[in-house]
Amino acid sequence: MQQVSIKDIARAANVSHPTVSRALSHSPLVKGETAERIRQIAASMGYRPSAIARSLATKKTRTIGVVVTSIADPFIADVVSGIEETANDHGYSVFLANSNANPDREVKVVHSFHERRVDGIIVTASRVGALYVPLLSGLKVPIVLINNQHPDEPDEFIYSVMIDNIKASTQVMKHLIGLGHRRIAYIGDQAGFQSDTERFAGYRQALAFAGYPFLPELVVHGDGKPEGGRQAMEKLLALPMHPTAVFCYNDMSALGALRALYRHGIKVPDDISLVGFDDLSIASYTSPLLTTVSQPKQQMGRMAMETMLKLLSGVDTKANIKVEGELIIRESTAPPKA
Amino acid sequence: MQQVSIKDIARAANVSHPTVSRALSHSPLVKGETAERIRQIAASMGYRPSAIARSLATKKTRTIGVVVTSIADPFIADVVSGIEETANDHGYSVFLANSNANPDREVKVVHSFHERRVDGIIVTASRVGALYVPLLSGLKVPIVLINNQHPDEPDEFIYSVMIDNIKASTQVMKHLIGLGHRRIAYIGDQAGFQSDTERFAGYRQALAFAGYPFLPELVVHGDGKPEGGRQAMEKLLALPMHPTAVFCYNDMSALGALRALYRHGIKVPDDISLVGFDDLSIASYTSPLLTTVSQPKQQMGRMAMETMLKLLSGVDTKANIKVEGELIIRESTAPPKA
DNA sequence: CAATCTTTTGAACACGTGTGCATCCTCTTC
DNA sequence: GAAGAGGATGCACACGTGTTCAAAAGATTG
Repeated sequence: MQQVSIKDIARAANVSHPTVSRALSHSPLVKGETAERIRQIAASMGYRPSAIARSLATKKTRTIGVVVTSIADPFIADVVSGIEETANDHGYSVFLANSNANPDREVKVVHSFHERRVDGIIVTASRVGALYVPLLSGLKVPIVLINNQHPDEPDEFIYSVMIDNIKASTQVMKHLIGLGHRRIAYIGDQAGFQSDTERFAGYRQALAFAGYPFLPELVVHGDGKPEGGRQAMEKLLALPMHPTAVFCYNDMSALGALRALYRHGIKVPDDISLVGFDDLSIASYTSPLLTTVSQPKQQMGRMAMETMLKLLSGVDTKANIKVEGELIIRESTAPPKA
Repeated sequence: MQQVSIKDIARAANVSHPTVSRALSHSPLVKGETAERIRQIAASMGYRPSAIARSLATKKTRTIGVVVTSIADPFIADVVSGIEETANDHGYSVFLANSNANPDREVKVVHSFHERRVDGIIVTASRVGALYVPLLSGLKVPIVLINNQHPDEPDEFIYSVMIDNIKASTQVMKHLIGLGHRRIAYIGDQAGFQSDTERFAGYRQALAFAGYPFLPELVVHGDGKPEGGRQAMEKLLALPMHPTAVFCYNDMSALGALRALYRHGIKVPDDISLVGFDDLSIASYTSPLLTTVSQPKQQMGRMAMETMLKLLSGVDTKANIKVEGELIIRESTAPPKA
């Protein structure tokens, strides 16, 4: 268990420990010849510098905290994968913490990150509580939000990477309207989630633009997961007049909706068209294949981490990065029945 | 950015910093009255102890490293979720690292964990390279493997949590054989993965037990992901005589297989029965619903972390924990056509 | 009241690394 | 050959916490 330290190396090389420190960091202050000798001794002793001690001395931990609502959410897992990859490539390590959308846990996580002295924090949560952001920004550490812009006044520490929800959602609607649909339903997430609000806004805008009426009974709310999507679809199917197309807040909801339709013997897309959002990998393995909006999930994670790296190195960068979604037309959408 | 330290508190409370240290850790050595006063001052100053400095002094980081092949794999994400939850509950933080099954990255990750002086390492990888384990155990830190037993001689530092693959796979086969199937195919993962080898062993054992012949042409290999499953199923469908049932190494493979069957207009389960493994959440949202083996994924993560906690506190514990899978019969299996 | 014991506190050091400054050595230059 | 310049190295300290040991203060006993 006893690790070799630079002092051990210093003793073995017959020099002082600062010289070892400098040799290992390739400082020009130490003679090339002895530096090389020291490096060889260090390697032969299997030396690994202590990031702990280094952090204490330099006040940088090369560590970032990543808070997610749940890593079991496939969308989030993809984003985190992009974050981790980029972080690792630049010598950073990531602390992962699930909040489970539980306020107590959120507070606990922030304290934990604070005590560990992370250099920055990336948040991927469907909802960022009003109380949460002040708590985070109290750490005086750069923060990057993914798919959640900071609601209040611009804060010098808070940055974001998000998809252009309104644009993407408008595209979805144009596609459905272009196919001839008029009675288009929207299955949303729980109220108060920014991405839901924006996608819904795109839905309404497109309806208005096409001159179609907005029918409140065609808007129902799920929970962003299959079960909620299934229940929401059941409500729609209980209506005296079914919609001819359904736009779901995300693929998970669409999955549940698909299930409900299947049980009722309603054919997709013959009887009802269905659209999701996210392009999870499952979307290309449902029957029928799901028409959806592709978000560059891993890339968004990478961009968030790259933004973080810029912030940490003092390079200035765009505060709010918007990426575009891409409509992926598969098999779950078709013209309505005549 | 300048954090408050115990010295700042000491100055404010007019005591020495060791007294503050003791007061905050509720040491009986300091007078209750002054301890209370110090704690109040600390709270009012928003003090958060530096885990860095504490780690340096105590030589424990209360940190564990988690290596996964890819966090984007839904099975792994569930396991990690269980690990993280338990870790967090006990004041531990987790470093997450993806290896992408890339040897270079694996080495890099181990070095990174070493330098960060993690207290322990949990590995969730479908494959643990022969070279990898010695590298890991070189850190002299407890290691817990999930669904991957250490192949070589027992190592005092290496523990594992895994599902009883042979038993589960035998159950699957009994189910299929009980339905009347004889031509049962197996879609495996890439060669050399322990869980694949074991599930395949169960497949053969059950065939032998039933007195049915083992037909090598009915065994094909995918990659554990949908695309590999699809291709494997295509190979099976190219055979002069189709199998009547297909047992897939995991749900992801089954998803791809399902897709291939759908494209060929082959009905599941009417024409061919299909079984997966893992019970990913999607398995209950495919059409038809997938018959599969449920692994207690989150619980396995929790058990791995609990084992780790015991190892770290010196409590001795079982070296190899086996959990049981549960056959979940849904809609994708039925008797073969007469 | 003195001596002893107990409680409470502070001084000093350790953990492993990085860095400003002083020192020593070597080489150059007049 | 002496003075100065410059390169190489070591000393001392800092980072924030925990811990051992000694000292001081207070309590107890004869």
